[in-house]
Order: sequence, then C-alpha cells, then structure tokens
Amino acid sequence: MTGKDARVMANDEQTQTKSERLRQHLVAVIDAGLEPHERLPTERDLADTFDVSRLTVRRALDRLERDGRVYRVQGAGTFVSEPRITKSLELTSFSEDMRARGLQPGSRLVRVATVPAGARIGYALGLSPAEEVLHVQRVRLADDAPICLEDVYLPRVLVPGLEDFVGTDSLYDSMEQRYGLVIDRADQTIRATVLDPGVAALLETPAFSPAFQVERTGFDDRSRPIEFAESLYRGDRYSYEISVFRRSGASQ
Amino acid sequence: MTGKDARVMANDEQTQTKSERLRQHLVAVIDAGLEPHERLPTERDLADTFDVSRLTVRRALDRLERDGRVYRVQGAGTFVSEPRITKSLELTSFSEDMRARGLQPGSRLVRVATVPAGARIGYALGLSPAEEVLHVQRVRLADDAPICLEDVYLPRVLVPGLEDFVGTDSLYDSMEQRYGLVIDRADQTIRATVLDPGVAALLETPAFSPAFQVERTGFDDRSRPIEFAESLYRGDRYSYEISVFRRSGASQ
DNA sequence: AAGTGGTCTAGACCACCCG
DNA sequence: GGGTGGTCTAGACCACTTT
Repeated sequence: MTGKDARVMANDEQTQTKSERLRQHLVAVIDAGLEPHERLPTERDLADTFDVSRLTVRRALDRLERDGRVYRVQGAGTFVSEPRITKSLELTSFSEDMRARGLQPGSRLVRVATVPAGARIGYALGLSPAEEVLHVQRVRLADDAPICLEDVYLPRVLVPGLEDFVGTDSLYDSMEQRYGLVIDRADQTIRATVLDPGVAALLETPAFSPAFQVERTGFDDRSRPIEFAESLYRGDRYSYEISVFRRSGASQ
Repeated sequence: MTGKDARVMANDEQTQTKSERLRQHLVAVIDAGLEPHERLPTERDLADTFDVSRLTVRRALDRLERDGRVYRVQGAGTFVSEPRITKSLELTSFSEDMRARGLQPGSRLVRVATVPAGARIGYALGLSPAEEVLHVQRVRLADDAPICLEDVYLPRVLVPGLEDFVGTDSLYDSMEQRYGLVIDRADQTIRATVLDPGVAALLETPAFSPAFQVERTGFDDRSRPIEFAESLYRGDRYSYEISVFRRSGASQ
C-alpha cells in the first residue's frame, strides 16, 4: 500500500515512476549550477536523501548517462558531463525538430490522393502492390522558408477519411488521436544528392543544389510498419547533429 | 562466495556478467530458429531456467529490446522482432563499417604533419590555437575504390611519436594500444554538399558530385575530447542506414 | 582501508492483457 | 482471475579508485 500511496501522492502533474521523477530532479539540479566534472552525491546518498532504493537511483543515473548528462567512474563517483552540442538522434516530427532549432514550423500542402501502393512502397509497408495507400505530399517550412519536400504514404485501411483533415491538423497528431497510430521507431536511409529542377523550384532553390534524400519506414510499438516517407531536404538549410556511442554488447 | 564462483566457473572464453551471457544466449536462440512475433519464455521462466534473478533476465531483455531484437507487451509477453534492415547508429571505425557492408577496407596516406591547432580545431579539442596537433589526411578505400577523404587531428601531447606508425597500422588500434586512447562517444555534424574539383580528383569522381561532409569530435570515457575529424564521403557510394526511436524521457 | 560504482538476489506490488 | 511485463525494495558482494 505504501508504494501506491507514494505514487498517487506525488502525482501533482504527471504520472511517472520514482526513477523518472528523480531523473528530472537531477537534471534540474545540474542545470541550476553544477559545473562540468563536478561530482554528484554518491548513489547511496541519493537513495537515502530521496528515500528510494539504490536500484532506483541507478535507473535514473543510467538514463542521465545515456543522455550524456553525466559520466561514471567506478570507484570514484558520478560526474557532470561537459555540455553537449548535439544530442543522440531521436525520432521527432518535423515540427518538433524545427522548434528545437528555434524555427517556426509550417507546411504547404501539394497533393493528397489515394493510389495503389506499387512494388516499392508496398514492400516497405508489407502490403500487396495493388493495395491502396494515402499519398500526402507537402513542402515543409521553417520561418516560412521551404526546408524539405515530403511524400508520406499510409496504408488506406489504417487511416480511412484522413484526407479530410490533412490540410488543417498535424498529420501525426491526427494519426494518433483519430486512429491510435503512434510511430515508435523508424528505419531511415539517408543519401546525399542534388535537387532536380522541378523539386528545386518547389523548394525555391537553384537546380542541382546539394540535398539530403531520406527514406523512412515508421513502425508502431509492435514493429508493424505504418508509414513510408520520402523527403528531400535542402542541404543549405538542414544538417544532422548526432552523437554516436561505442557499442557495449559484442556480436549482434 | 557463490557469486564469485559462478562468475569464474563460466568464464571459459570471456569475462562477462550473467546478464550479458544470458543476452548472448538469447540472441543465439532467436537466430537459431525463432520466427518473428514468436513469444519468448516469460521473464520468470527464464529466471528459473538459468538460475538467475528476474532483474538479471530483465537486464538482458532490456538490451535486446534496445537492439531491436525483441519487443515487449505488458500483460502479454516478450516477442521476437521482425528482422531489421538497419541498425541504430553506432560508433564504428571506417574499417568496421566497410566490413559490415561486405567491403574490403583500405587506406591511402596523403599527408602526415604536425601543425598548430588554429581556432576551429583548437576550439573543438579544447586546446589553445597555438597548441600542436597531428594532422593525418587519408583517402579511405572500399574494395580499392575511394570512398572518402578524411582529415584527422589529434592533440600532439596525447600521441607523441604516432606519425611513425600511421602508414602501417590502423590509426585507432595504434591510439588504443600505444597510448590507451579509446573513443567512447563522438558528436557528429553531417551536411550535404558537392565535391570541389580538387577533392573530386582525389576521390576519382566528377567535380560537383553529391557528397556528405562529416565533422566529428571524439571523446574518451570521461568526456574529454581526443580527436577532431573531417570527412567527405562520395554520395554515390555511401549512405547512412539508421534507426531512430521515440524518446521515452521527456524534457532534457 | 574506506568508499565508490557494477552486479546480483529474493521478494513484493502494480498495470495490463486475455496467449 | 491468472499470467504477463513494469517498478521497486533491502541487502549483499565484487572491482576499482583514492578524501
């Protein structure tokens, strides 16, 4: 009963685990004034202070370490990391991505249509080539300037009637709220290319400018494909900033 | 004492934790013949079978889930994932990367020199602009065809005498074996660009071909910068294949 | 020698799904 | 309701670094 009480008690704003609340608290403490390489309290001290088990403390610190906020040295302690410029690559919507870069996201609808999937898109989505998909083509904007041309393909059966809302709402908000579709993971292939004159015109940039070509297949939390997308990003206005880590486990 | 005995006993080949051994065992079981979406034994069953605690089982499954090998559904079970085409972005050397793509890695040394860091490289490495860095420029090959032009800068004080081995050994093997320098994490910025005529000639490709420009700062396990590198990858011969995940923790 | 993080145990309660 | 994964506890021993 104590477990449940504690959980309910502290839920002023959000339903969260103890370790997640502790993690957020530690982030606040670090941001409030700890210097890089300054030592945090020991795991046992934190456990005592916040009246949780040491395992719970370690879970919070594990996440902070994965996020690059702290590093740990066995026998010595846990220390604040040097501030990072880049974050690990995350699955974010275009809108979130632009806001994180301090830009105002926007969108210009080019085409909405129901079409047969065809071989390539059908293969990516695990559909027969004859099965219908909803095709949404948009020019994505940041501060009213074109950033990328995006073609999204969704299995028709998963999103009946979605075309009526495409112009107005966020596509992914609609998918989540109307159909319960949430993309949990996406596999991407990123290529370097140059823009065809037609695409270049849509993106208001010279023909043959450098660009990223991104193919993405989005999966739900049970690894079922629910989205295939192709995007062309202006190379002069977009870059990837990512952190990569040495793999711990061998083989795979 | 039982813990230590068990650890020593099973260390025929490697020194590993119980959860890591269990993880590798499960990978072998999955690869041996489990179908996608087939259910694994329950966590409690695995704990009994392998005579470990449930937490240890969960640690193994956590890693498999992060690697995309399994997915879990609360109340239902743990299931084998659909095979993945792409893996999460990992910190690998060029050589490992090429071997993973089934290509024979190679290298053509262009320049080795000791130079002042300058403002940009010094900033990235946390050095004064006047401090000396070792500059190694190489054309990296796959199956004897040029893939990228790579400029690596290392603080001179960290790698005294390295220039004598640059032509012969793997650069990162040398750094690790001679100086104990291991890159644990790297921050990268990836841009789309086209190749200057000079670089294009080195890479044996037409001028103004599409290319990736990659800036990388490598850090050791205590978040100290130990390497700055710039690479230009031929867009026709290189692409990024990565998985991205919905972030679990909020804020950050 | 003392203290730190790394790993593990045995047991408990919760939220969720229906094999 | 019974079984599943998700979270948490209190305690233990190990490997490692160092006030």
